[in-house]
Amino acid sequence: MKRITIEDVARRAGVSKGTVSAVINARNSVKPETRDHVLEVMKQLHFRPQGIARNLRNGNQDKSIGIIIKDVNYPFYTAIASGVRDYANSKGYSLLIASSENNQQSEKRFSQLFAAKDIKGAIIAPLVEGTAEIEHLFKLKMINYPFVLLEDVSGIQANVVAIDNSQAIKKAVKYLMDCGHTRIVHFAGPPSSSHTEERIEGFRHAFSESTLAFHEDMIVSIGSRHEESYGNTLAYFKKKSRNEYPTAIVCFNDQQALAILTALKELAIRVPDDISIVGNDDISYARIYPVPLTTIRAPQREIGQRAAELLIRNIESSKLLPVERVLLETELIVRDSTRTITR
Amino acid sequence: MKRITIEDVARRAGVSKGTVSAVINARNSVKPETRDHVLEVMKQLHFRPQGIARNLRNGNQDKSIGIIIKDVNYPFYTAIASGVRDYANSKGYSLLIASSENNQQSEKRFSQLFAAKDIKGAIIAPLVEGTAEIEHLFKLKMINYPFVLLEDVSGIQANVVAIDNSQAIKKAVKYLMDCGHTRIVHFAGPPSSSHTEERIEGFRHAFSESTLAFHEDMIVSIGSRHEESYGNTLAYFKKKSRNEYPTAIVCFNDQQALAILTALKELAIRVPDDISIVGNDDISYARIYPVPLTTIRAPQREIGQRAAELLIRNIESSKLLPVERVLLETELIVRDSTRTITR
DNA sequence: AAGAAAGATTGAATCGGTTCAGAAGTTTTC
DNA sequence: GAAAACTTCTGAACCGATTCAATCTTTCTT
Repeated sequence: MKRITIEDVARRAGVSKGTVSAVINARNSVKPETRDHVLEVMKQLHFRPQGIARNLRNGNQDKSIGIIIKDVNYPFYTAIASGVRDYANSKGYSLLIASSENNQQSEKRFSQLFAAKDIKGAIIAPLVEGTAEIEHLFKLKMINYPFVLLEDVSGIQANVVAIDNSQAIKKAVKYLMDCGHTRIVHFAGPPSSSHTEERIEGFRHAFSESTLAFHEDMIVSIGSRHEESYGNTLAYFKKKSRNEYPTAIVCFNDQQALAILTALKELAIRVPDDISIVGNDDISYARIYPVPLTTIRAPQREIGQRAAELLIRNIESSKLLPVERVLLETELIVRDSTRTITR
Repeated sequence: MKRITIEDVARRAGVSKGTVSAVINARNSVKPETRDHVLEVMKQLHFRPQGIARNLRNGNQDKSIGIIIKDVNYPFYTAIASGVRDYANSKGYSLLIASSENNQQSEKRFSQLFAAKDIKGAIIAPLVEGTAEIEHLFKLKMINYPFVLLEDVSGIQANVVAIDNSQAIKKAVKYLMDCGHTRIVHFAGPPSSSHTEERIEGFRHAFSESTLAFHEDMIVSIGSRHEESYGNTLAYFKKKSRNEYPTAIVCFNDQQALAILTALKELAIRVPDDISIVGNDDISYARIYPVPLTTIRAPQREIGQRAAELLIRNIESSKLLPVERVLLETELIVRDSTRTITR
């Protein structure tokens, strides 16, 4: 089935392409009767102008940028997107959001789609193995709009705006140690995320800077999707007797923390009385969790704003700017899910 | 500053456009030395291929649809978007998300942007006054890709997938009446939303179908943005003496319900002991609200899926399909924020 | 060393619109 | 009633890539 073009309309209406174009663009240099006739023919033919052709001729005026996040349903990412949006809007850019849903195929598809649509630049929360892919895309297949990464992926030479994950976890662990906890455990995230690595790293570091000893079994991989984390938490505690329980858990993120909270409730383990919980991210709902969550706040809107600022600076610069890497500070937010231990 | 084209590269590298194109597309019909040289020149010139031109020539292969939601940070909309995404993916379409942030300008900009990018179709949660605008855009300015609306806007002749808002509120009110409540109030949403109208309508209807009398002051307009609803709730109760308090509030949506819950806590009004609260939407966090929320569930993912299904059916049909209007059923979810009244 | 085969490059046509100088037709002016 | 001034329309050129038949080079055969 062939596409109906402006030419088909022109032929059928007995006018020139130019006239049809004038009708489409509502130029008033067209006699009303002619216009109505052309409009009529367009309707008959189900004509639909192809924006891309118009855009090519007009030099692709519209200023738009894209963001690829990992999950539209996780407020952490939507908050970042809001930050991006605010800054982008103030500079006259429109933001298109794509969600990779933690799927590398999608990530790749979207970065190509952005190129096909001639987006001016993109902000990407990369999946870890995806990075090599992305670099590959950008290097070889010439999908080379400016971009900013939201994770500090090792090895890639690119603009990055992120938080210092290692520091964040350290803050959590240090705080718990200050509260007198000694049996601290880290419930780690999905192995596919670079965040997971960095956070484990930070956990280790916190111990090496303290007098407490680190053991491998303090790292428990339970994922971050609700069902998965919930199930793994249940399993973890069912394998242990009560006196083997840790007194504190440092979570991968707040989403995971909620699943843990739910599982603990089911197991009749009280928070913070029996176990203290520290989250990560401080999503907007963390404050209303069944137990309001002590967590490490990542400045989500600011991340978005800074990333947008950096991206747009790169887009609008005539020369190639040197790569930048900005790490934002996190902040410990103490709520009700942690308590001090008195010996 | 002129855009660098394939021609500039060709000239500078002393080859033809065809060769440069071959290099870009990594066709192996190019001698390695030539390729390296061209690549080098491209780097020097900061050449970046224009996807739009390529796309025009290739007949815009990529299948993508868009969705315009009102707020990326409200889980109700992201859940719908997920539903759309799932269905779209299963049919090979990519989903681009845009957030109008309740701003009509944005809504308009995005619908035009989608046209410029030659998106195949769109799903739109329209702002009420925006509807006339949208219709205008689609009728006159020829931005006429197929689209599906997520609200049943009166007057517009378009595909709609939505819930029956009036029914939903009726369910809430009936339930409260069955629980023995007589002093029921509706905290209405922002006047700019058609949802607001329909919900007020449903509230009225529920009374006219009962033995209880309706009074205008049972409708209290407090908005849905957190700060606004919170403040208005505080103000509402401060104006009243305790014996004038309603015994139940039907909320505009769950976001608003959370603000109300927060305000009531501040006022030391207990839920559900002093006042019962019924939300609307059943966003995923409603179950973990400080008081787990009794609410009317809108089948969010299903809304998304059905909308996507309808949209894609329209996109892929060769003839113009008749307009469809599907209203999905809601469901009362009873949790802890409501109680029965014993006289 | 000539002819054939394989490899590399060219360039005109193409995608579907927009633009604008100028042609054709119509109305106003004096 | 001829010139001037409008009003409508036309159609060739253009936007920036891709494609592919035709041509030019190089390598291989015998």
